[in-house]
Amino acid sequence: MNNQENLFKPIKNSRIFEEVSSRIKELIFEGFLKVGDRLPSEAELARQFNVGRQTIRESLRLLESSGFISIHRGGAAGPIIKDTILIRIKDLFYDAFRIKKVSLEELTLARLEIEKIVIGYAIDNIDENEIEELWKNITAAKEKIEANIIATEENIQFHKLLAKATKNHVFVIVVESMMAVVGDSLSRIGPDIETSSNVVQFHEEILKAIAGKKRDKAVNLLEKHLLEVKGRLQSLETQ
Amino acid sequence: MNNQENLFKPIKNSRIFEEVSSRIKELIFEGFLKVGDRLPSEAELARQFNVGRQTIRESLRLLESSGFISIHRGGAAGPIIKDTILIRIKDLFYDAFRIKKVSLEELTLARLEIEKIVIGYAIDNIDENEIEELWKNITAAKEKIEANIIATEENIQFHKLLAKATKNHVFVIVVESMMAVVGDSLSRIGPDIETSSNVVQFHEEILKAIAGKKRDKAVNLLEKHLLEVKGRLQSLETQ
DNA sequence: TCACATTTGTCCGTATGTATC
DNA sequence: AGATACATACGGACAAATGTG
Repeated sequence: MNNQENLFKPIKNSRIFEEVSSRIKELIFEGFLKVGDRLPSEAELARQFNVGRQTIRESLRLLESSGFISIHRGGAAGPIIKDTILIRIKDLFYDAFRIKKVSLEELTLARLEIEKIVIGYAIDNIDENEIEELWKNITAAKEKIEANIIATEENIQFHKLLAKATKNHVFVIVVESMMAVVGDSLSRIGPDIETSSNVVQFHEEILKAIAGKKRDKAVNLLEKHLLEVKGRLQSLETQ
Repeated sequence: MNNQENLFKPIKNSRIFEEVSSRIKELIFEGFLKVGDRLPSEAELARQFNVGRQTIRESLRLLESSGFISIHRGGAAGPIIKDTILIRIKDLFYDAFRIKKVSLEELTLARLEIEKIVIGYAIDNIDENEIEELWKNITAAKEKIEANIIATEENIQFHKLLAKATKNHVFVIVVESMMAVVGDSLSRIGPDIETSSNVVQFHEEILKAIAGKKRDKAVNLLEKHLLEVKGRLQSLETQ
């Protein structure tokens, strides 16, 4: 791989639908198109780009499967700009599991290490509102448990909120993708109410440690918590 | 989002091209189709599934952008079963970084923390061939520097090789995504030969520490290295 | 509630460029 | 080098779905 290769890359992709797709992507990256905006209809796009409708459709397939747009038919339709990239990452991770390219063990190990880092930065950067939000999360989860409802959503949200508190987008993206996969696994397994309750208790203790800025305690609790989760997932995997 | 939603999902996708795509995916998951196998041509697929060619084409776009097949045109073509899912995940992470406008500062900080973890697992799991590969990387970079050529490719490759040595695909994906962004920034900034040379020297020292299983030393060197990179990038960013 | 207009989903026929034998 | 097979791309057509008046 010499540098020449990067300097003189083709002006346009040989395939028109790829060119159209990356042009639209570029418009999104540069902020000309924002989430919620609508693209013109397929026919109109074909006219403006001066290509056939089939080509436009294939471009839209690419954008759709990369999480940039969503498409509804009928009436006042037209592709809508979305940001569901993280969901797409989750879907691909799931494919990778099925094709035996990534194991649950690898994922939980990476999660453990990365979330240990996250919790440190969360303690340094969290503000009052975010601590409030985390308390609300615990309360909501507890209410569900009281009513005998499993609180998976809240329990996953807890980890996302921690990542958000680091104020670092990289951690947010990585943690959210991993949690999407975890949520997916859990929804298939269907955890019992006892487990869910146990998780909430752990989260509450972790939050107390964070609010008290007790760094080591928070990390230790998290590690214990995730090792427990890991063990539970693995025992279910081999069943 | 209750569990009901997951229990009663539609029997078949309303869109035929999605149905075709998931049928072919299923054949891959179940082992009927293996990497290297060829799918029939578009026309033949259309005949067998009893759908139009356009529908088949859109299915192939989905499979292609999910990393299951690759397509070459002309001659004895026909879609080939591949497994590039992990590359697709990396591409999507890269998109996510771009769309969230991740700053270089955030990125290098996350890199610093995540690579510190990576180097620990790399020391535990690296084998002889991989150490050899890393030495080759250093040699190639040095040769370029001698010839007054900037060795950006090799310097980025060094970090990817470290991630590979952990034997954990999640680390590989995360590191490769981050390095893609770093490479992008560097190609815009255009580092000077002195900086590039300095980086190679650091990499060599790190590699020595890894080969000698000197864990703490390796981590310290890496930290020092990345902090230096961070400082250099910031001074260039604010220019 | 109902009809209408718009838009996506699908199919067919055809032309062209390209890679392989 | 020529023939062949294939993906790419265009245009026209109709069906199905859906929001709006």
